[in-house]
Amino acid sequence: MLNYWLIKSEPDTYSWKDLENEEIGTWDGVRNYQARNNLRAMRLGDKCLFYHSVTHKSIVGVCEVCEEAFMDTSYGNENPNWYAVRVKPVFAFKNAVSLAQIKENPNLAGISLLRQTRLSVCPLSQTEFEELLRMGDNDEL
DNA sequence: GCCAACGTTGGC
DNA sequence: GCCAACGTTGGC
Repeated sequence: MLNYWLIKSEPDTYSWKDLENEEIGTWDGVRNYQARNNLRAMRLGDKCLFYHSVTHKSIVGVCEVCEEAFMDTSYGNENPNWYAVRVKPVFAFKNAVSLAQIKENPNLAGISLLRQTRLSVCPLSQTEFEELLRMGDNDEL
């Protein structure tokens, strides 16, 4: 059973373009237990929407989990508390979906992006995922 | 630049 | 175990 996620990054730090250039991106540096638990729940093939926070505030693409959680050594390898995953880009949104559009859409009233603004790795329902794809004028997966 | 919403730390 | 102080994230 496929699950859906939304992962945030400040584009000045790591952008969708950076992920496309790398082809496989390592999602590390998460230092929040709830976000970490979400990372650990990710399974191969799960789809993630890529959200540009702070300066852009828009969903810009879909990526896919290509390596499940492994120990995050980005702060040294002495701390077993933190995990990372790897993702690869699937496609860029035709039209980026802005935070304002998300707030305006009553079908997305319960989305965790709005309910827990500081959570950098959020779960999405399949309905929310599909609604966001539609808003970005994307073809079905 | 400011502020809301958390999360963490440390004193008691 | 409580709470004040502080730090971080992210929207406005």
